Amino acid sequence: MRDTRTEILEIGEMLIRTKGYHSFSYADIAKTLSIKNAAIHYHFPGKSDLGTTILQSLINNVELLKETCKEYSATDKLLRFIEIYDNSKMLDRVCIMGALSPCIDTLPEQMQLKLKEIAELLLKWLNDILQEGKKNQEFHFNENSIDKANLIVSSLLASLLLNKVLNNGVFESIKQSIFESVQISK
Amino acid sequence: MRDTRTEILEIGEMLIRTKGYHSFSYADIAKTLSIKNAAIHYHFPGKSDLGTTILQSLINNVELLKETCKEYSATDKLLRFIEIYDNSKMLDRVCIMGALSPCIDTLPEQMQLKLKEIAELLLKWLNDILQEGKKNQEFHFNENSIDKANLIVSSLLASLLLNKVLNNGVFESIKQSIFESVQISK
DNA sequence: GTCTATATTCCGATAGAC
DNA sequence: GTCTATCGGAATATAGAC
Repeated sequence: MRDTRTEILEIGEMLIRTKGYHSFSYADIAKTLSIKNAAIHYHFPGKSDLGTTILQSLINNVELLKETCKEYSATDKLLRFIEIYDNSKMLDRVCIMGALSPCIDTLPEQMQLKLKEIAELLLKWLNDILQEGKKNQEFHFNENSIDKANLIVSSLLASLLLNKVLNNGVFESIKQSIFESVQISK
Repeated sequence: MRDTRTEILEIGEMLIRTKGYHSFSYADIAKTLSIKNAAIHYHFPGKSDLGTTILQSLINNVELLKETCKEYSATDKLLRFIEIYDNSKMLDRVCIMGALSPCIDTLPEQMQLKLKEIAELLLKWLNDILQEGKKNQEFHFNENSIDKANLIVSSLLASLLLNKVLNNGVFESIKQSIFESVQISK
């Protein structure tokens, strides 16, 4: 049997990214794990503790991925970056920014701060990737890299949302646009 | 004094687009209007009736705007299209797609359908604008217009979300990218 | 059309036994 | 670490008076 605390975190993350923070309850998690409501409160006294821990674990994942990619080419780094959203789509989830940004004002303060941290972390990492790729001629584009990073993150984020609503090929279409916009062939 | 029903609709829309559908209650609206909870139930028996009516009114607004722009150049149509998001940003709101897409599975069925309708309406209109502009040489781009419409809607939508989280200049940056990507100078 | 009053359900949370 | 039991609060909603 797996560690209950870890399972709670994973189910909580799934619920946030499929239903949203305010649309899931401890009861949802309890039912899935066939335990009682109160057992979850033992691991995470308040819902905001659970939410904050989930966000921190997502931050850790990105930091880890960054570390893993350290020696990759800029192109491969970009591919791994986009994979974050690929994986979301496969699991039929939106990314954490897409899930929580719209209602950030309604979140516990700790969660608001962690969400900002994630946004900054992703944008900064992507900006670094773009600058590296431009410098060593892997990528070719004229805009400044911050604007480009904004555009790429925005379009990836929103394509998961649109895909959820329309179930059309928007995510694949966006991915293709991104590759073309930095002029790598795939 | 203004029509109560209309005021409820406007406040409801504001609340959905600043807090999200599940984070506002009839009590919020009642407080703002200094009336009682039950008075709102008179106008909209259920929250889903209110939500559905709000979405329908947004559809009507877009149809109306489309009609208004009928004789405009493609460039001016595009500017008016982007103004939808400009206005959202000024009011510190996200667009309705940004607000509701992440939790579409948790919405009443009627609202889910209306949200899909809005997404299709906006994408189709923008696609028409892009095709017209390309045909008469106002715009210059190589991608197919559907992919481009997807990219533009996605990036506008998400830039409002990112802007809310980071309060950086991402929305203006995205707008500039859009103009450049169809090669009009402003 | 708006009010008071109330019913119901659900959610987050805690106390205390095992 | 999980359970039962229970509380307080909030949200959706309805009945009936004015």
